[in-house]
Formats: sequence, structure tokens, C-alpha cells
Amino acid sequence: MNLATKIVETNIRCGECPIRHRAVCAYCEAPDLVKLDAIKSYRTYKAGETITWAGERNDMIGSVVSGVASLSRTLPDGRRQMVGLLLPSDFVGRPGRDNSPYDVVAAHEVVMCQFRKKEFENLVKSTPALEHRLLDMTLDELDSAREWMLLLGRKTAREKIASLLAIIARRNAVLERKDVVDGLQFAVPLTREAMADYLGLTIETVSRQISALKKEGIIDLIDSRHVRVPDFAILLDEAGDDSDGGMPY
Amino acid sequence: MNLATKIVETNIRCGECPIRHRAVCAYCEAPDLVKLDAIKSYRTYKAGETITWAGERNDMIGSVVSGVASLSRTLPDGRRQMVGLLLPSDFVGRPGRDNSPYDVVAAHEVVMCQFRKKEFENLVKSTPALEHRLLDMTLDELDSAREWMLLLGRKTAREKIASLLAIIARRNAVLERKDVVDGLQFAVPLTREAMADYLGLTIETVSRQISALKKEGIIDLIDSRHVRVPDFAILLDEAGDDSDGGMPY
DNA sequence: ACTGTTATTTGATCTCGATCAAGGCCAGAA
DNA sequence: TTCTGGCCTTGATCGAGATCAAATAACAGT
Repeated sequence: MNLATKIVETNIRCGECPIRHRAVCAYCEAPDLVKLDAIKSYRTYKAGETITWAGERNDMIGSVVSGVASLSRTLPDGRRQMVGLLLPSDFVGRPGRDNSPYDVVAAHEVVMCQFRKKEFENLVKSTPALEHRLLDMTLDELDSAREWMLLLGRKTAREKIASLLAIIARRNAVLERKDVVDGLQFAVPLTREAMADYLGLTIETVSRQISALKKEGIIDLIDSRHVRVPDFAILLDEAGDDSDGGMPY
Repeated sequence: MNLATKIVETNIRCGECPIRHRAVCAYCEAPDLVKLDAIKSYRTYKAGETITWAGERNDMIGSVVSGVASLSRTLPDGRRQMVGLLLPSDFVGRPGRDNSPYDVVAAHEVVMCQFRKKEFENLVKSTPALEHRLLDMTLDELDSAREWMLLLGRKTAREKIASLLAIIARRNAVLERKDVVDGLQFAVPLTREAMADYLGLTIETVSRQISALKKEGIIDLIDSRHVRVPDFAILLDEAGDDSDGGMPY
């Protein structure tokens, strides 16, 4: 059984959490699940609300149930770089660390399932399988971060936009249990500013490149937040690589 | 006892490995160390030699004992981005994954301490503390990758160079158990090309920015691979942030 | 020392994306 | 409806870094 299968199966079994709650659900099978259930709680954050400030002590750990959040770092003079995009099923938190150097901000209304870190870590101590799962998820995140380094360091603006759209399309399809088919329409749950911060560009360049892709018929813009892709192969080609592999986001 | 202390202490106790052999030495204390010792082997790679090809099946796991290696990704058209710099003590490998999407190349002659992955993973299964340690190291790598995303996405060429020099200086100092003091001289174990691949620049820009820093007296160039920094505060200022925290590389 | 090779520096020019600036579009409030 | 403020788009211009080109330095093998 490969990993993807495992996630889906375990998600299906997790009755209480709405959907795709990887960090937890992957261990629905674990004997200590009952304890995990006992210490979890849900919390909703409004769009734009900061979930965690960089440097601030943070004693929650959890995962995204619905909505979109971003993880970002800021230079003293205000330049910002998003370093992670948190979509439903993504784990949030740093087991074993007291604070985070990242701002976590809700890009859309976000529902998080949270645990008090202390209790979660106690549970981890007594559940080796849970730690194994955390390691596996962290390795996925590391792969994503490195894929993103390639994008930031070496791709053109056009390729960056195409890559981002491809990633969002793929993630959306997984969440809705559809295939990524030609003609699929999906929401881009980010403002132009958030896209710029993610891609290491300015909002003007983001806007111009999206316009260009539209003019060339590579994407249809339903409105500024909804895209339809007539032919995914072409979009992937514009992304500059065949990186279908390995990316959880 | 904090983590840094622990690493040093355990390194000291690890008699057989030359130095700073984190992945192993952090568990010199573990009851199964004997088994770990039994399955490890050393191997030397010449400068320029490829240790692992991207995509290739790889059944070794280990850590760098001496030398420098790089982890990089390449686009189909040849554009390359380094996504990790592996210095002595760094762990190399992807527990639980069969292949790696990265090229691992020796930048200088590298000595690696290696384990057959299968045996290593069996050991991990029976040693929860080892898995805990792996998680901790992976989280460090993730922080490094994200720090690097900020550099790639938002820093100027000059800031990138200054950041890289600061990172190398800091790592060098740690390895030699010195403080990072003004006037410290150190080797830059990378060609201009490797620096360019790491920073998302061209070799010409790297060379020009280094020349500029030299002309302005921010660094002294002993030769193209050896640098002296008269005043670290100034160099760090040029790096654009006060990121002394959190970066293992 | 000589020779061929590769790494580095420096110069000249070009280009992509940033910056500066203006205008359009849409939702919510008065 | 009109006003207002937040996004988004588009245009004009600028500049940091890429690209093209050549000279110099380091270095290994003979």
C-alpha cells in the first residue's frame, strides 16, 4: 500500500473530523486515538487573521480542516516571502520547538483542529507510530520546500505562475477526489499579493503574467479568483518542468 | 541540557567516528549503539564525484564526516538550483523513501559514514529515540530550507552573497569550536559556479558582488577561496536580516 | 618552463521584472 | 444612487542582474 492510499483510507475512517485530517487520521488506527480525540478542539480563524506571529511562543499544534493559510517570513524592512501554503489536511506546528519563526495567516476563513502541544507531545512519546508519521510528513514538507527553492531561484515569472496554478489545480483535485482533467475549473484561494509573496514577484508581474496566459488561451479566467485550464499538458509545459512527482502541495 | 550541548557531548563520546557525527553520535547513548556500529562503513568520494543521481534508487543513509557536498535539482533544460549544502555532521538520506529527487555531489573530497538503509531502518524501528532524533534533524533542515526560500525570493544579489559568507563563517566556527570573531579567516569550500547555483545567480554576478564587497573593505579576499571578515556586524548587516537564529547551515 | 584546460574577473550591452503612476471594477455603506 | 476603499489591471520607465565576450589567473600534466 503506498502512502497516498494510506492517507485516503485512514481519512475515510476518521469519523469525527470532517475530512482529510492527516496528522490525526493517519493514526485513527493507533491504539491511543481515544486520547487524541480527547484533547483536540476546533477553532475558526477569519480571513486575514493571524494565527501565529513569528517569534511568539506557541503552544498549539494541529492541522487545517478547511480553508487556506500561509506560512511566511518577513525581513526587517518589510519584504515578505511565503514559505508554505497550508491547505486542508496540512499539519501545522513544530513538535519539540517552543516558538516559530514564521507568521501563520489565514488567507481565507480557516478551520483548524488543534491540540495543546504539551499533551500532543506526551502522546507522541507513548506512540512511536505517531512520531514515525510526523517524520514522514516533515520529509514531505522538506521536499516541497526544496521544489519551491528551485522555482524561486531558477524559474521565470511565467513559469512561476504556471507552476503555482498547476499545484493548486492538483491539490484541489486531490481534495475533491477528482482527477486533474483538461477543462477542470478551480478556485485560486489567494489574492494577487499572496501569490506574489509566494512566488517572489510583485503583484503587477503576477497580474501581467496571468493576463498573458489568458490572452494566449493557456488558461481561461472566469474571474480574478477562478481559473479553467483547457489543456493541462500545456500548462505543465509552461511550468518548465515535469514536476508531477513528489509535491504534496 | 539543551540540544546543542547534547550534540557536542555525544560527539565527544563517539570514539570511532572522527567528529560531529550527529545522526550516529546523538545516539551513542542508545542501548542499540553496538548494532549501529556494526552496520556502518566509511566511504570517500573525490571532488566532483556524484554520490547519488536524482531519481536513482539509493539504499544508503549516512552523514558527512568531512568535506562538503551539495544537494541539487535540475530543470530539463539544465538550469540548476542547489537546495542543500551538506557540511560535516549533516545527515544525508531519506528514511522511508526509496529514491531521491536530488543530485548529491561532492564539492570537495567527502568522507561519508554510511549505513545500508534497510538495516538502519530496522534499527530505527526498535529505537524510538533514534526516530525522535531524525524528526528533530529534519525539522532543522526544513527551517534551513525556508530560510533559504526567503533569500532566493526576496534578497538582492549583494545580500545573497553576504548571507552565504555569514553562513559559511558560522558553520566553520562551530565545526572548529571557535567563536565567530571579527577578523576570522575561513575557506569558502565552493566554486563560483556552486555559489551561483546555491544563490540563484550567475557566476558573473557572484564574482562581481564579491569584488564589490572586497573593494568596500567588508571582506578581505586572501585568494578566490579564502575570505577574512574584519567586522562581522557589517557583514551581517549587508545580509539584510539579523538571522543568527535557527539556521543549522 | 611550457601547454592546454578550467576557474575567475572584468567590460559592454540587453532584458526581464521592479517601480512608479493611473485607471477600472466591485462590494458594502450612506 | 453615489461614495469609498480594497483589489486588480494596464501603461511607461527604470535598473539589477543576465548575457555575451574577452582577458587574466590558477593549475595539472608533460
